[in-house]
Amino acid sequence: MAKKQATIQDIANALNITASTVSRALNDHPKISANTKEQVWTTAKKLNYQPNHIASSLRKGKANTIGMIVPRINRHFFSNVITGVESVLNPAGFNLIICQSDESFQREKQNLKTLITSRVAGILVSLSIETKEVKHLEKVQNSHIPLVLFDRISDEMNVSKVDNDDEFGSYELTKHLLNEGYRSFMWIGGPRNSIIYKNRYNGYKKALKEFKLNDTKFDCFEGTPVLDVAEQYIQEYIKQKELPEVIFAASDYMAMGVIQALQANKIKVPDDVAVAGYSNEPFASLISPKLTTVEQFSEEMGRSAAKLLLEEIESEEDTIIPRKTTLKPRLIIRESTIKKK
Amino acid sequence: MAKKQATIQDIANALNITASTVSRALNDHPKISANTKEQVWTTAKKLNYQPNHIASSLRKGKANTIGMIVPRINRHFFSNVITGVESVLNPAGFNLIICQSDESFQREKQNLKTLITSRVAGILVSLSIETKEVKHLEKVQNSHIPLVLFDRISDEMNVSKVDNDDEFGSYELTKHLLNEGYRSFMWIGGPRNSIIYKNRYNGYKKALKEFKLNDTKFDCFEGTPVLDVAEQYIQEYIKQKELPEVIFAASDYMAMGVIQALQANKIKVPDDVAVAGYSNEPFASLISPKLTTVEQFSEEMGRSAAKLLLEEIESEEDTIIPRKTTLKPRLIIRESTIKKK
DNA sequence: TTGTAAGCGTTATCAG
DNA sequence: CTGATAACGCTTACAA
Repeated sequence: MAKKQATIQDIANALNITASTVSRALNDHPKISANTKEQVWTTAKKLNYQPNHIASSLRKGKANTIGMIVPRINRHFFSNVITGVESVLNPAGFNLIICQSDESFQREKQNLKTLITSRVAGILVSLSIETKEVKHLEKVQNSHIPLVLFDRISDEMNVSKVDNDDEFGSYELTKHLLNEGYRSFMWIGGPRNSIIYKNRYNGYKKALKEFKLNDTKFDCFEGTPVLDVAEQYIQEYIKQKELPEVIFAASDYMAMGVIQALQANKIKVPDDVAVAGYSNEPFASLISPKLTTVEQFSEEMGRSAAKLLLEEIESEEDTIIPRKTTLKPRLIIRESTIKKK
Repeated sequence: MAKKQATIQDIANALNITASTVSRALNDHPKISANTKEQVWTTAKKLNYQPNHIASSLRKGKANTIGMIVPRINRHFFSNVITGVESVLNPAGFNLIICQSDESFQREKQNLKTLITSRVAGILVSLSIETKEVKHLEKVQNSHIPLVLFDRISDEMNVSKVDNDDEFGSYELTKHLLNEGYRSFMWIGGPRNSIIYKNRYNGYKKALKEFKLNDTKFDCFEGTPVLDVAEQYIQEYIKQKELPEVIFAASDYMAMGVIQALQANKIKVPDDVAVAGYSNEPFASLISPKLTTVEQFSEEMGRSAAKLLLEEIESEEDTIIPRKTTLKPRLIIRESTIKKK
């Protein structure tokens, strides 16, 4: 049972031909006779031959593997991006090594190192919340591995990127709130050193400014974008101050935390306080009240990023001109922000 | 800029020593002088040397990569299993290639082929819904690649496995429903050729039998375990027949579909009809009413499967004795099944 | 159309 | 402690 895997040499021996011929036959090289191809095919099957990608990668100087680093795989958004990436990469003959940074800068660096030493053909990265500098990414470029950033991108890197127009999405959402008639606002979001929260905040402010609401005292909270953090913040807040008419949480999880804190205090959503979220997590349409939020086209983002990367990998050029794709998100209006007439 | 990556040979040349010495130094071989090691380390850094895992894998005859096939990555359950797997594998120096079968038998076969040709050190598989035979898995064994099945396992394969005690979880949940006083039941679940739904159904029937409820006419629906399918089924059902006291949907998504259909018809949950789900998706605690369900320890399942696989990989033995780990799930009682007193 | 031979970057073995 | 050499399995000029 502990027999070795068959190699092209084994096939060659069985047929009294050379390994090169076998190699060519297996790769459907045009200058190999149909007859030999046939023979090679059948004995390959007979010997249960499985090509060794490692050897061929070494010889060819590149692997058919793409590396991808995401903060967390169990986020609906990222797992859909991954699906999008695979839908482009697999048909092109690549497969994906997925790494999680777990929002840690250290792990992100470690992941990158692993991918570089694995000689992946290209790397896709969405930066961790902790990541504030990008020297580790420059190492990828030094290693001449094509790199594409998506979603959590960095302005400092001169590489291809795909992002969502978070400012636009946030602006649209805020405009909707303003049009509904809300005039006192609270902002809750993730840390603003993360580009996505910065942009969402900017879109929010921009809309408010258009309604001349920029000189009001707006409450504004930044924290880890998870349910508990938002819930606790609101629980505390309720004890101390008056609530605004509407709370815009720049993450659905935070919005959920807000809603739970409000409902626990018998405050009705949206009648007493309206709540909006961001990113259309699966639960957003399932909870009560259904959550107004912004949908990001996550699979499309994955496909775009993968396409950009593929082009760079397949490009013969020495110098690649980085490109940027920006996806427009879509406002989804649901019950949680509809004002009673 | 298009310079080649530095190799150990380059380091050797720079120091007037041989590649073997460099290799040993980099691997911290005991019989290399501290002095040479020091020199090698510094010039490696200077040349921006990155070890080539492909070459070393080829030479050593094995890769430091593990393959994993899941039906879908964007299911909370599976993404958590993946996290568990990584938490064991990464510290052990392995990384993970994740493939999605998308519940398709064809894609599962294709994925397996990719992993075999990539000469991964081991493979973890959860079978697709479509998968009814396991010949493709036998090919993995023929290739002498350790294989571990998890969650959606097959009795036909004589390999190590990790599963959830679905029968137990379902039994416990049904007992809870019976203890609450419900006496007329409807079952909704995924196709019963899938082992997990079969087991859940068996647990359900077992509990009913204990209450002598087995001769009643139970309504029972099998379909793709997604929200829409369950919702439509109930919408149709309501038009035709009377509803039971409680509906046990063996998937939270189906339970959600049921709840939406009921609420759309002004039927109150749980007052008019109680609903239970299975697997504690994130939304289960967020919806209204909060959903009674069964929690599966997904990360733990990942860790267990990875540990079994690692042991097989690191085992020197020729023949491995397959082992099976069964995890006990936990009943989570929430509002959706609590009977008004 | 096929064979020959060299080499991808490492590491294992044997020798010194 | 270090060096020389071969080999892992495959691909690809160059020859024939």
